Amino acid sequence: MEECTQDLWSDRQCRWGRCHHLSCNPVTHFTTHHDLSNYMAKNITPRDKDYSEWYVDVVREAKLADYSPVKGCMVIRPNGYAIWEEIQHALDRMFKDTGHVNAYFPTLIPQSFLEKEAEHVKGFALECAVVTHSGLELHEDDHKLHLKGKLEEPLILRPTSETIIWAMYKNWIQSYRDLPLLINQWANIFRWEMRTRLFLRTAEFLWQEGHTAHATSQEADEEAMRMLHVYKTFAEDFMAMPVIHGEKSEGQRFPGAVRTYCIEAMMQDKKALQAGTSHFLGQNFAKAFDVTFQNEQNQLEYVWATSWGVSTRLVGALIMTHSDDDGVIVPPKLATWPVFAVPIYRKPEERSLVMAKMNSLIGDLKTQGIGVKLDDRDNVTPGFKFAEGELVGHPLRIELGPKDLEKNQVVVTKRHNREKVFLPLDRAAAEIVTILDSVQKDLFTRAKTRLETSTKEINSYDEFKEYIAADEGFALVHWAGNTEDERRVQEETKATHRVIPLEGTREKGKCMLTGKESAQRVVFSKAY
RNA sequence: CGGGGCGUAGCGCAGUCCGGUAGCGCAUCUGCUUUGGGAGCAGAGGGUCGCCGGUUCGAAUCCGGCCGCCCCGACCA
Repeated sequence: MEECTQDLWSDRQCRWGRCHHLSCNPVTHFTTHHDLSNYMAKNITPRDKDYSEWYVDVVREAKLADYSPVKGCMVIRPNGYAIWEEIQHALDRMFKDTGHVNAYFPTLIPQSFLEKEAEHVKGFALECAVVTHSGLELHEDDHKLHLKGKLEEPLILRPTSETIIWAMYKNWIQSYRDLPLLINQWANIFRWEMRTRLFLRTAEFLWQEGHTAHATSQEADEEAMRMLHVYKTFAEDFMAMPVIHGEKSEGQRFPGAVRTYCIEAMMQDKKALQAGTSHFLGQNFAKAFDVTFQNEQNQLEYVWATSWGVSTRLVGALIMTHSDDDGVIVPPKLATWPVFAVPIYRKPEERSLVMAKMNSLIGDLKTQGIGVKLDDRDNVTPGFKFAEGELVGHPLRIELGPKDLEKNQVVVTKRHNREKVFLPLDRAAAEIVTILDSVQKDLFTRAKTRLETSTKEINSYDEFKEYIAADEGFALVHWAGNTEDERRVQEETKATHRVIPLEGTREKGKCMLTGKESAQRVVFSKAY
C-alpha cells in the first residue's frame, strides 16, 4: 500500500472538500466529504488562534479532566482515564516481556531518606509536599480544626521513589544471585510545581517507575538503554507519536543520575515535550543507601542501578500530537472503543431492522477483537452523536440507517481526516480491521512529517536565535557548551538543550556558541 | 513570585461605570412533534451575586479588607 504524502497534517484540505486521497485507503469504494463550513465545535478555541487555550478547551470539552478544588491538582475523568488505562496495559505488557515485575511502595517517605543522595536532595527539595502532623483537633471556641500531634520526623509525599526503594533493596540484596532485581511500580507522585498545566504538569500525577539493580555497570546501562527503546517503540507504535531518542545534557540530567536518556516528541505548535526518561544511576544510590552484594569472587561491591518512567503526561502528549479544532483524536491502538456506532432510524420498524443489522456487525467486529461503542440513545439526534463522537476522538464512526439497509452497506468515517467509506455489510468487519490499521499508520506519518519538516540544521548562533524566535521547530546544532552555556542560551532565546540523538550522522563541527570542537549535532528547542 | 484576567443558576456569560423586583444562552425536567451533521414548539424547576465588614431607607452594583481560580512568564516530567 502506498503511503499518502500530501496534505498530511492539513486536514482543512479534506474538510473543505478538495482532498482525494484514494490511495490512502485501498478498500475505499467511494469517498466523499460533506461541507462542514458552517460546523464548528462548540467552545473550542482554534489552534491557530491560541494553542494553549485550544489545549485546555479540548481537555475540558472532551471531558478528559477537570480542575480539582486544590490548586494544581486535577481530576482525571473517565474519558481521560480510559486513555491512561490503555497506555498502562500496553506498557505493562512490554515491561513484563522484558522481565520486570510489579510491586508497590508507599507514598510517605521519611524526610531523612531524601537527604542521603546529595544531587537528589538538591533536585527535589524545593518541590516536596511535607506531612508534619498526625491529626487534627476541633476547637470549641472557633469551631475550626487545628493541627495536632506534630511528627518527630516530617514525612514527604514521594516526588519519586528512589530513596524508599533503595532503603528496601538494601535488605533484599546480599548476593549476586539476588541480581538483577527488576521491579516496576504504578503509582501517584507529588511535585509541588509553581505553574501547572492539565496532564503536562500537575501537583499530583500518575506514572510508572521502574527501579532495577544490577551486578555490573554495563548491565545497568544496557537496562537503561533497553527501557529507552521500549519507550520509543511504545510512543511510535501505539501512540503514533514519533520521537527522537538519545541522551540528556549534564544540565538536564535527573538529580542523582550518571546518565539520563530520553525520548523527545514535537507537539503541533512545534515545541518539544519530554515524553519519557530512563536513567543510568551508576552506584550513586547504592552508596547513599549502602546497598552491597557479594560477587562470585566473594568480594563486596556496590550495586549498579537504573530507574525509568513515563507519566500521565503522555495523555497530554497524545492530545497535542494528533487532536484538532473539533476535539481529540485517539490512535486506534490506544482507543478503548476504536469504533463508534450510530444507528439511524425514524420509525420503530426501522429501528428494529437497523438494530438487528447493527448488532450483527458489532458481533463481527468483536470477533475480530475490535471494541465498539454503540450509541443507541433515543434522546439525541445522530448529528449530535457525530459531533460528540468526534470530540471524544473515536478513530472510526460507523453509521447504519434505512438507506444503507437498502444497499446492504455501512458508512464508515475516519475521525482524523473525515474520509467516508461505504462498505458492503458482509465484508465490513474485515475491512474495518484494515482501515484501523491504515489510520494508525496515517497518524504516525503525518506526525512524522511534521517532525521532519520542522527540524533544521542551524549553523550559527545568530541564525539559531532567529529560527527559535520564529517558533519554527527543532534546531540541530553543534554544541560543546557546559551547563552555564546552556543557561545562557535559555535566557537569551528560551530554547533548551533537549537531546543528544542516538541516531543521525556523526559529523564533526564547531559549537555554535563557544566555537569548540563538537562531535555531533544535538537538538535545541523551546519545550513544555 | 511578577504580569493579566475572572469570581452572579450545573456550564458559559450580561448586569457593576450611573445603587431601586437578579437576567440571557446552553444544559435539566414535562408534553407533543422529530431523528442521515449539534432538532422544533409549549411549559416548568433551579441563586447566600466568592467571603467579611462599612456607607445607605435600600448594595451584585459604592468603599475597605480578605480568599480563591485561570492564563502568560521565571522553575520543572
